[in-house]
Amino acid sequence: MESTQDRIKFILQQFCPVSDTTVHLIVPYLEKIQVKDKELIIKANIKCKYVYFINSGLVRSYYTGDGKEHTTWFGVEGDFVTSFYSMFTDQNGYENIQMLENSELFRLKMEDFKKLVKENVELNQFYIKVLELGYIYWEKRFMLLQIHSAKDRYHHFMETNKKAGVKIPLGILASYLGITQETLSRIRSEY
Amino acid sequence: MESTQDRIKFILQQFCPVSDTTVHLIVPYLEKIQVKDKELIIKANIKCKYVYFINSGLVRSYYTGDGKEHTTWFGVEGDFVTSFYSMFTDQNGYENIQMLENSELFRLKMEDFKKLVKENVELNQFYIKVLELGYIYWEKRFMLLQIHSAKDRYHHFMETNKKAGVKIPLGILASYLGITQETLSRIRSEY
DNA sequence: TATAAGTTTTGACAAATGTCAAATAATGAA
DNA sequence: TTCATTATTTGACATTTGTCAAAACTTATA
Repeated sequence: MESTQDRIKFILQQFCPVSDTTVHLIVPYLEKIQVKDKELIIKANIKCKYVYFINSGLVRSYYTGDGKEHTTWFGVEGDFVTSFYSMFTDQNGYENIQMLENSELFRLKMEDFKKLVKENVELNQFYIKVLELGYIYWEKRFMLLQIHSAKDRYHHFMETNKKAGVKIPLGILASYLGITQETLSRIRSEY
Repeated sequence: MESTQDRIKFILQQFCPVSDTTVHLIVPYLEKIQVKDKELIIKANIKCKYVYFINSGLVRSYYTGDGKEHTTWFGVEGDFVTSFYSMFTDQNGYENIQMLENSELFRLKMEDFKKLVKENVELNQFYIKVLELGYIYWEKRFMLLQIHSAKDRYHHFMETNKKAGVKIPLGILASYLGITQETLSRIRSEY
């Protein structure tokens, strides 16, 4: 079983280089938690208190609009998770973050995370990298929705998310792709 | 006529507080340029060499997909402009940035901008703010496209972009909204 | 001003996707 | 295992938006 130290170093390194000094700096602030399938770690309409790193498991982010749930993102091992809008503005967020299976996470108080980002150059770089990747994520996602058909979007998702794709329930995947579950069911049955 | 100093200070302050020291630091790197209606300042498939601040005018960003132009963003006075993907990755960008009227811009070499962001805390904060606003921009834009009809998206745009909205040619606005110009023409004629 | 070039509107029809309702299938708890 | 619950599939039809072609309008310029 790997130490928190090693796991966090591994996770941070996926984003940008970090020294052991920086890892030592952040570790005391981390708390390891287990969360069960279907539970929420972040709820809409409240200020988000933590940022998380996924040690293992699968999560999704979704918001509610016209009575339906719209999935915006899936998180897997190594991903950084929080309500970005709430983090940026210190106001209530609009997304819920829910486990799609039993998962293990590291969490870190939002205020501590912000303090560390201000004080430590490498964590500042980490934060910038998270923002840059997030920017690209949404820009790509927008372009896919704008110019590709439902069928293309489905196949593109399954191509680029081979592992997670098969574990995600149809209704949730449909809401991620921006289509109804009936349409997704029909797309799947065409093959 | 205001000095470059004053204008840049005003523009930067729209994002976050900056001291005169920081303004003095950045000004020597800036070059003021005039660009004519329809000209491109950033072209797809090459590395983007500059970042820009719009002093006056109106610009759009677009990319080409399935033979059509897809407008992604409109920039007005005070906006920060560049090819974000190219800036993040140092690779070729995919967007073109074009004047929609004669405009005056400040430009700054990409390498100088990156150096300043590394060296100066306030400009680091400025860069983070640009990224945070960009993230929110795309997330919102995605959500609008995912859950609202063409008509709703049009009205929402005209509401939130009163000044720019009326200056934008129908075909370009349609491509921003993700619909054909025929559909936008019909939406407009309904009132 | 006349002409050409570009932009917007209109019409007829096609394609993609949504809606609602019901039938089936899968899953989990007693 | 069995029942209840939840998830998925299927069918019939409605709605939204796209496509293609032509007409009308606007703008710039020779």
